[in-house]
Amino acid sequence: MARAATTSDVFNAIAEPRRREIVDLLARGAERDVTELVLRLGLSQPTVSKHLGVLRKVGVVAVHKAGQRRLYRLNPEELKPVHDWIQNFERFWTDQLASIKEAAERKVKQRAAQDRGASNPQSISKEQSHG
Amino acid sequence: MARAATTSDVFNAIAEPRRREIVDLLARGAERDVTELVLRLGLSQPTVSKHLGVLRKVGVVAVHKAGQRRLYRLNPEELKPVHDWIQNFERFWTDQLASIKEAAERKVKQRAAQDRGASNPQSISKEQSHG
DNA sequence: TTGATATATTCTCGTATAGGAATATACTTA
DNA sequence: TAAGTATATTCCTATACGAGAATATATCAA
Repeated sequence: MARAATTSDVFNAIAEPRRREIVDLLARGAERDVTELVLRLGLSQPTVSKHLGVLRKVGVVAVHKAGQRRLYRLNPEELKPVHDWIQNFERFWTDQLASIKEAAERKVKQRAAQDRGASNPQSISKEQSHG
Repeated sequence: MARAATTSDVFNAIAEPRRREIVDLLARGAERDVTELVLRLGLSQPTVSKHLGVLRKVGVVAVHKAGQRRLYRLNPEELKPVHDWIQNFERFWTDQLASIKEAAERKVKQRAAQDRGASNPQSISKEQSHG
């Protein structure tokens, strides 16, 4: 079996960095035509059109015609599955932040105890594996 | 140029659904050996080992040996770039929630106005494109 | 109509899969 | 040492890219 198509889902679509750049540009709010994207990305027009085609197929962007131009806009709803999935791991880095904070507070308390002249702070040596 | 390697970054690594399943299993906290993952995923042992190899190369999982088994654990920090990127779009769905709420409130007010006998509510026909 | 501009599509090529099958490697136990 | 278990690696094949080049299609301007 080969690798899944980039158009199979949003996770595959955004695996390509140029496509994430396109999404980032469109996230700034305004609609943009292909030429604008070409200029900003420094890629060839066919390359940009092909990337837009992938994003279109998974629904991450939408187009409408305006004369001879095509105006692309972001359709952020389609990014939500990525958000929902990665959200499940948020606790890991918030927990980490929390424990960094805790460690800092322990250190402050310890220092305060030392300042008061206590020479034998109760064992706080555990959970200090600094990476 | 071919598609980027699945080991080139975390976005490519998690594009594959089975690898996301592995990450989900490891996120439940405990370390797991390969056999456990094989049983839970219903894939062949070589397939699982190969997916683990990809996740290892991008740093999303870490291993250590325990006898003849290899215990895998999640290394959630490496998922953070995905979180950070997708976070930039969170405003879109929170804004959307906000506007749904607003619309609901407008509707309530309108109904209240009708209940009071007002038969000509001021033009509220715009921004009502329901998909 | 003719030429110019904007965008999409097709073709080609090198490359990287994902999974199955077979095999290699490392460790354990008798 | 030999057999058994756990895991990784190699070989194979069908498939799908991503970019460049060339071309097709649609619209505008004169």
